[in-house]
Amino acid sequence: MSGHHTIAETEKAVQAKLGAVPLHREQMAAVSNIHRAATAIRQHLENSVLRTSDLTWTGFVVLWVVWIWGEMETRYVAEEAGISKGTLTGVAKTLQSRGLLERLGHPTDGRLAVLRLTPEGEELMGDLFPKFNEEEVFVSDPLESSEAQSLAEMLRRMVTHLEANGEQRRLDLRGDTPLPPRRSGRRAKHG
Amino acid sequence: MSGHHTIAETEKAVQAKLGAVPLHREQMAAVSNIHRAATAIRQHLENSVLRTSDLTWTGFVVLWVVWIWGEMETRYVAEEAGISKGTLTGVAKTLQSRGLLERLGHPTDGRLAVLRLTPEGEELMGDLFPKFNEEEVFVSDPLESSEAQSLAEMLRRMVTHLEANGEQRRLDLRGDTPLPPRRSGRRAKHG
DNA sequence: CGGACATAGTTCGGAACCGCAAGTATTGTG
DNA sequence: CACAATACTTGCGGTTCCGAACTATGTCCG
Repeated sequence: MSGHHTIAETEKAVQAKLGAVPLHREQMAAVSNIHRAATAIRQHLENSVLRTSDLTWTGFVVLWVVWIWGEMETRYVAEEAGISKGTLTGVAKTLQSRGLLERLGHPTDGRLAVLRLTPEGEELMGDLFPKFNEEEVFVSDPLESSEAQSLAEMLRRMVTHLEANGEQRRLDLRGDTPLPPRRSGRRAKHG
Repeated sequence: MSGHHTIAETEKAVQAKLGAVPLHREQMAAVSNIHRAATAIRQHLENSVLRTSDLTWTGFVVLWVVWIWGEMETRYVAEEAGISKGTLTGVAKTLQSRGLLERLGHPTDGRLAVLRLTPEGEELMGDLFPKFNEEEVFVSDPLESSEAQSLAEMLRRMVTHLEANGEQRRLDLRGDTPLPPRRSGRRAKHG
């Protein structure tokens, strides 16, 4: 896992490369370290607790969300898990095929679908989550208890801010010009 | 972007679900907020600055790494970008096909390949990065300058810790039993 | 020299993933 | 009842992604 460049060296190289360009280094370091940390943590968890249960990261997150909230409508599951509805359909199918998750119709609104863990899923999470949490402790080892709290709190503020203002910001940014379509994706039926 | 549950509500639900189970909540909140923040930030950046240049997140990260370091051997690019070398082969191919990146053989060691931005790639990054940085400022808006520094520093400590001790930890965890193979992946040629 | 081992990169199988369009079904509304 | 809105699914085209197998190259050592 030890890399060619440490995170400190990278920041120094950025300094050198961008010496002339005026930019906001503190925010850059904060944001890029969030992603570095997220990637490193995810890889650690995938290759320790998750691999032994043959779960992908996304599969685990979906199970976790449903576990925490009990029954949950699919649209909210997708949102909480940070994936699109289309992706959720596929992931849920995979988890169903392994007997961990089940899909129920909504009793009063026929359009809705609700996800719930099966007993096997409940058992798996009851077994897995403590192990997962142990690794969260391991990766947080360099933080004092008060630091971990402060870290969580700052990140929470960022997420809240994005949820509140992100969409408007994106609208402002692109002004009149609509977003270009993606290179890929389904095409209209014809011309 | 506004969700069914706020991050605070989720933490409360976790508290309720796991009231009886002894676990380490501070570290759990810290780690899960890292991923929440990373996802939210990534989606914001993808749907603002990156979309307008038709770049994926990973494509941008690879360009960024090569941009910062100048010429770079592919193995280090993969590591810095946080992806596997197999993935890098494909991503680099995509970026090459768009004329942003070029691939050079190493003069003395025939096994090595080196990546470098094309002039078009340099120009794109020179144009794109300031915009990217502006959004980093936007997402960091709720943080004081000193907080952003402290956030970056704590995350840096976590990454360093994982780089130093992650592999050993994973070895200790699995003890004798080797990691099970993934469900997917290439199989041996026969039997 | 030559075989054993190590290292770097590519290929490939299977899955995840997005965004969008289109389709299905249901609910709400005038 | 027509019509719009909502929720989910399906399918498309493309990308990303991992990790094991494979290929090519370099190195070590007898």
